[in-house]
Order: sequence, then C-alpha cells, then structure tokens
Amino acid sequence: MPPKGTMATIYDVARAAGVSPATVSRVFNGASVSDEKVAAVRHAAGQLKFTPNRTARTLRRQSSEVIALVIPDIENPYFTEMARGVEDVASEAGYSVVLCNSDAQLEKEATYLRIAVAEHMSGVILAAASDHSEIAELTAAGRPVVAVDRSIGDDVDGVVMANRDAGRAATVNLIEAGYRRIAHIAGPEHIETAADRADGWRRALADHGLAYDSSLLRFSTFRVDGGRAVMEELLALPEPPDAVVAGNNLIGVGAIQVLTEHGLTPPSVGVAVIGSLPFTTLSPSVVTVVRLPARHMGVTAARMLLERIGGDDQPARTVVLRGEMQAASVAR
Amino acid sequence: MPPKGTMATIYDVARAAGVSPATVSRVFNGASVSDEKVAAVRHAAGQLKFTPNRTARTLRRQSSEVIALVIPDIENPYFTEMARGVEDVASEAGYSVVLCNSDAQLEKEATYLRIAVAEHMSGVILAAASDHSEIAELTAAGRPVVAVDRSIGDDVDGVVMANRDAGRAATVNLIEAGYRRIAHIAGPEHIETAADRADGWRRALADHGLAYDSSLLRFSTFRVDGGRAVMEELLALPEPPDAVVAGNNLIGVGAIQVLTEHGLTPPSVGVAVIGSLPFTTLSPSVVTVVRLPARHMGVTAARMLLERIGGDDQPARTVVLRGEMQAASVAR
DNA sequence: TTGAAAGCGCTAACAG
DNA sequence: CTGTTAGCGCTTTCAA
Repeated sequence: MPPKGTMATIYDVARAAGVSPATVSRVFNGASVSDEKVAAVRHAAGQLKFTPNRTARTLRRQSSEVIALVIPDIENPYFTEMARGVEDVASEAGYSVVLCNSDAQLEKEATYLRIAVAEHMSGVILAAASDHSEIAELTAAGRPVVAVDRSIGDDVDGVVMANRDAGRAATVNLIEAGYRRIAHIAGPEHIETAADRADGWRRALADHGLAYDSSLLRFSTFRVDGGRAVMEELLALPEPPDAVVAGNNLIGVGAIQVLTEHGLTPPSVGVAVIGSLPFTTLSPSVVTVVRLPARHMGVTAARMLLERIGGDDQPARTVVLRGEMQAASVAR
Repeated sequence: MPPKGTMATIYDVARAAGVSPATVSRVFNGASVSDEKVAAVRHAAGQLKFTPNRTARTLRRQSSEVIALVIPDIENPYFTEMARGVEDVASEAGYSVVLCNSDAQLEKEATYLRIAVAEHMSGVILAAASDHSEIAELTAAGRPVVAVDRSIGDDVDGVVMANRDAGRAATVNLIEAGYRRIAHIAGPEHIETAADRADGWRRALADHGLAYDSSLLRFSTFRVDGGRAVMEELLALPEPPDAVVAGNNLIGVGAIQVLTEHGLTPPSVGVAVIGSLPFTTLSPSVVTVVRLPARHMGVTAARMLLERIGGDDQPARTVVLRGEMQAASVAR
C-alpha cells in the first residue's frame, strides 16, 4: 500500500501483482502481456485504485494528450460554441481540451502559449488576440497550431469565415429592405475579422450606388458595451442612420439594447447582425442575422490539429467557411 | 545548443552560463544567488529561449499551479461569468485555470476529476453535475475541493446561493404585481439548486394564501429548450398561468421566447427569472430578475480553494451568497 | 513475453 | 552562495 494521501504507483501495483513495473506499464499501454499477468495487474490496480500518473508519463513521452484552445472572450457564446465543437472531436480522439481565456490581451495570450509548450501540450487552437500574436515559440518547439476565426499568417493552418461576404450579405439585405442610410459598427480595426466585415459593408454600399459616409463606419470592441457606446453616438448624429450592421453578436446585442431604450425597436431602425444573437428573446422576423458556423469551425480546427499532431506534413491550409443568411421577414 | 525541435533544459543553460543546473533552478525559483550568476543565467536563458519544463517541475514537486474548474454547461453565461471570477483570483495568485465542461454528465465529470488528480492539479472547484458526484479520489489524494453553486456534502467547502430566498423573492414580486396564477419552471428535481428554488416558490404561494396547483410546478432542464418545452405545456393548460417564475437564466430565455411567439410578451404574462437574463434586449422594466452573484461566487470559491491549497485546515465552511432583486417596474 | 535499468527535466536535501 | 546527487513515476530499449 502506498502512504496515505499519496497515489499508488506502478511499483505498488507491480509488487501487489508479483510482476515488474515494466509489465504494469505494458498492461496500461496495450503492449502484449500474458493473459494471467494482465488479470493480476488489473486486479491489483483496482485494489489500489491506481491511476497512471499523467505528469510522469508526459515527461517521459515528451507529449501529452491535451490540446489548448485559446480564445479572447470566454463570455462570448460564439467562442463557447466553438469550444464545444473542439471538445467533441478532441474527446472522441482521446484528447482533453483546456480552455484558456486571453481576454483579448496579447500578454495573457503569450502566457498561455508559453504554458502550452511548457506543459507539453500536443497543440493549440488559437483565436488570436491580435495580428501580432507570437507563435514562434510554439512552432520552434514543434507544436502544431491552428488559427481559428482569425488567420495568423500564410504558413499556419487556419479556419476562418468568409467575413467579407458576410458583411456584404448583411448590408445588401438591409438595402433590399429599403434602408438607405446604413451604419456599421465594427470590431477593433486591427483585427482581420472586423476589417473584412467592414470591407463587405463598404462594398455593398458601393455596389448599390449608396454614398459612403465615413461617420457611419465606426470601429469599436467586440463587446456589448462597444455596441452600446457606438449606437448611442450614431443616434446622436445630426442625421442618424436608418439601419445598422453589427460587426458581431455582442455588438448586435448592445445596439439593439440602445435602440430599444430609445423606443426605436427594429425594424423601425433596421438591424442586421453578423453572428447569431445569443439567447435572444426577439422575434426572429425583425432582425437579419448571418449565422456563423461556430461549432463547425471548432470541429474543423480540431480535426486539422489532430492531423498535424498525427504527423501530417502537407503545406499550411486555410479552410473558409460560410455564414448562413437568415433574413428578417418584416420591414419597416 | 539543444537539438532542433527540442526545448532547452536547465543543463543547456547551466553549461552556457558556466554554473550548475541547481543554480539555474534557483534563479528561476527565487532562491538566493549572487547577482553576477543571476545575470549570466538570465542571459543564457534568453539566448536559448529557455522555458522551465513544467511537467518535470510538477513531477518533482508533486503539485502544479493549476486548478480545475468543472462546470456542467460551458455555454451558460452564468458559469462563464463564474469562471471569470475564478480566473481573476487564480491568475492573481499565479495559478492557471483549466476549464472542464462536464456537460451535466456524471461520467464526463468523473473523467475530468480523474485527470485533475493524475495531472497533479492543486485543487478543483466543482459545480457538480448531480448529487452523486464522486470526489473520493480527489480527497483521498489530498486535493482540496470547493463546491460551487451546488453543495456536495457537509465535509466539503462550498459557495452557494440563498436559493430558497431567491425563489421566494421572485414569486412574491409577481404576487405583489397582481398576478395570481403563478407557475414555476424548475431545473432538474434532483439538483439541490433547483429543488430549493422551487421550495421558495411554494412557500411564497403559501404565505400569501394562494392555492398550490401541482400542474403549475414543472421540473425540466436548466437549458433554453427546457424552458421552451415547459412554457408550451403551461400555455396549453385548460387554465394557463398568468405569470411564471423561471428557475434559471436559460429557462427564462426559453419561456420568454415562447411567450413572445404566442404574442404574450411580458408583462401581459408576468415573468420573473432567477438569474440574470444573458445579453437581453428586453427593456429591464418588463421582467423581474433576481441577479445571482456569479462572478462573486467564482471569486469566493477561488479564494477558499487557494486557502486550502495553502494548507488551511479548519473545518469545512459553506458560504451563502444572496441574489439581488431587480423588480420589473411595469405591471400588466 | 518479461525484467533490469536508464533516463525525461527538474528540485531539494546535503555538503562544502 | 554554490555544486553534487538522488530521485518524482513512467516508458522504453536491451537482454534474457
């Protein structure tokens, strides 16, 4: 028996089963061992409540069956849905997922990435906090990385959305519903996702011969308070917009909150959101939504990462997924 | 230099700096080392991009600065908000948090708990999947556990809500607003949190001399679809309720969705929710909400856990936090 | 098929 | 203050 407050080791099991530690190890790793010894070992392990020490195994093997998923906002349902996708395929393959919240801060992100290599994690899926994310240490250590939601260089695998198309589709929908002065509340300008969606908005206006008014494009944060602040600004304009494209789900929530508070519930002001409105209690017919395949992105990223972990060595790929329009059915 | 695709070790650094491995270790662990050697070691470490191998450290120390937070639904903002609280306290204290999603399944939960001990995590904060959660292995291994949201036995630290009071307050508010036939959509009956809130509802009715109609109390899941399904059932009743108390935030969302779809937006049917409505776009004045201090629960739990990790040995405590009423201001 | 033995990278006595 | 040394628990040659 091992001392109290301590876990049993393969040595304890080996002694109890009358075999060598190596044999115990083999039993737990599927190597060939005679039936009788397998039985003896399993019995002893059961008695002693033996669980293999993953730390020791990891140290010895120089790798562990855990992958890290680093996201910028754990409170955003878009990312938790993505996490579900990652988790499902990972656990299917015997991997655990640890979720790390970078809080959109480069520094926190860097800390987690460092931990990922120092803990011998097999790989990381990264929704980057910015375009300056530093993955050099990871790749230097031979750890595969898959970028998700935002790409981080041509030489890194990625799973992204067709953001430009999503921005354009949302905007066009509003135009076709008869709105003419359409604002866009975008995420942070330096984030690719935000910039691309804004570009889609710009192009949609141009395609339809609508004038571009720079006061109608505003970069903000990808959070509710960002959406709120900008919506207030827009309403305070001498000539406020008659519709708005929200750059992500949370911005959409913030914008709708402010509109509601001003008695301008959609569709009296048109609203299109890039991303699904989380837990919405609105009638689906009043707001146009471009649903993003968050779960699917997670699934895809996890699959790619597992392939790389398995030794796949082809050149970096970027998978582009598309959003799905769900148009409002009532106009103003 | 270490071989390519491999990380530098303290031996590499020691050699480069002309000191012993122990000295390198000391530099990275704050033990006293002469200034010149510190400088030499830091320099060498920088050159070699040395990062201490956490796996080895953990194996040697038999403990790691990571704590696990096991929650039943990573997509519920209540739990992610709690996670934020945990994370803030933990990272302040130099701990990392890994988030594990048990999906409300005992089996998945058990797997994560097993991983927690096998990975030498310092402790776990557990929002239990059920009242049968098995933490014996953890405590046997001397790992502290703090229950959060739901208690799991008198001998385990816990942070819970005054659920009975919350249920009662929500119900009383509806009664005082003039509603008389008040239903309750509760979470799973076997979950303490749900049972207690239901109890509060029951008592509020009794206190105000309202008849108890068993068809108005329905246990469900703590999810949106649960709230939806039960709300539909309630509306199909020969004599439907004129108000409803939702057992948690997601149930509230589901119930309001269904009411909206039936053209019964609150306050035409009264709604009180135990828990904050996540990302709501409703006017705050139409729905009564008992705000739960999710973040604060996380903070408290993390502090308690860190104390235990630090060796605190007092008898198990349970901290009870209170919700905060935010009454609807418009009645029917 | 099995056992002995050598580490994985680090820390913590123990000397000096 | 610093170096030597012995493991933490496991996997994996290498022989038998």
